[in-house]
Amino acid sequence: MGRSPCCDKVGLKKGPWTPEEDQKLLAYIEEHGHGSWRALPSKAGLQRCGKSCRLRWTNYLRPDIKRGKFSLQEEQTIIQLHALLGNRWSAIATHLPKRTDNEIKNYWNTHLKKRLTKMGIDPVSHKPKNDTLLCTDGQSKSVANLSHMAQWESARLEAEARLVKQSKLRCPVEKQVGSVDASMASVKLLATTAGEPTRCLDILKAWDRVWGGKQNDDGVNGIGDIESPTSTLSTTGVGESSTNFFEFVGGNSSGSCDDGATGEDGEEEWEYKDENDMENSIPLTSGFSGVTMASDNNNEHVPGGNFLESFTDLLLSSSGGGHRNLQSGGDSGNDLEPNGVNNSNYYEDNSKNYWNNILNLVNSSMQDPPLF
DNA sequence: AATCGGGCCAACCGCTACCCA
DNA sequence: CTGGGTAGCGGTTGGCCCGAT
Repeated sequence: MGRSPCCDKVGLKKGPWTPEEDQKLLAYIEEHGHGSWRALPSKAGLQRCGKSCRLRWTNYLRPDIKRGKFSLQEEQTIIQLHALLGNRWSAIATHLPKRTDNEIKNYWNTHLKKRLTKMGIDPVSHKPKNDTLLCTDGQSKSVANLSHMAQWESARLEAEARLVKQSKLRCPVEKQVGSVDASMASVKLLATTAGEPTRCLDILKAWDRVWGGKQNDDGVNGIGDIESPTSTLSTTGVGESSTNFFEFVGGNSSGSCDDGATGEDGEEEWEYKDENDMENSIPLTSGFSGVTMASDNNNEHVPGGNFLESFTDLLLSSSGGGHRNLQSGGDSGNDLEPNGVNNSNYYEDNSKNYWNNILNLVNSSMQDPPLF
């Protein structure tokens, strides 16, 4: 675990890179690849440490970098992934292939964090700052479940990011221009070798089902505390008589979710079950795209495309002059949103939609790894 | 025109995970 | 198994830019 000696050596240049240095580095890497960063500077005739060269390459000179303003979609992606992954910028960057972790980090710190704060959302927890609005019995439980599941999905995304990195390492520099292949490869790798391919994704789908189903139960949370997928996936209702759980019911002979990973029409192996209503087990299909899966659900909860719009509106309205003060109820002090929706419902819906959209994002990223 | 202050971003620093002998 | 070397990550900083005064 020794510390890297790095840039303290005398004679090594620090600070901004000159065009000449860029040219040298670029030319060298184009011809030889970077190989060992430590050895690179001397070979390339640069008075820099390897670390500095690597940074300059990965953050600036790499040919597959998209520069300039972030699109709204990219912003949403960052926010959503940050909600799942936290400050794991490199993991987030793997889902925005043409953006660097440094760029994303900077953009988050200078723009998005402030914007969320303005909106009354805690940029760390991604919850409304006035959390009490959400903490009405079943709600708080559901939020806890949400967080728990988010942790699982977070772990999965991290693993995926790691695989992307590994597959990138195996590719020569000139073949990295589109990290699409790498992402695809990683997903398949994940599906075929990890042994626990897309279960978390399924859990998220089920999660959506839970959110949707919950509303049909007179405010009673439709699910108890959800255990992690590997902890037998059973859930024990807290203070409730019913027990709902996810069950791995098998399917593909390989046991892997190859198709699930790519979002094709393969059959998933997970079912959402209600112990008290075993006949109404709900198969979790992979074709989820914002459509509720529950048979007894009257489709009033339809995340997906709708949310993109509402979320976008929210972002735009908060970043622009027409920003509403969500926390205090706005300039009029009125608890009602313009459309007459009660603020607590407003928060609830937004919170649900917020997380549902993360679900959709993850889902779509599995179907179409390259977002941009 | 000069000064000030805030925003932004490239680059650095320090830590840690990983690899390999 | 251990320890040294390296790459990569996330946090932080320094300096440039630009708008306000």
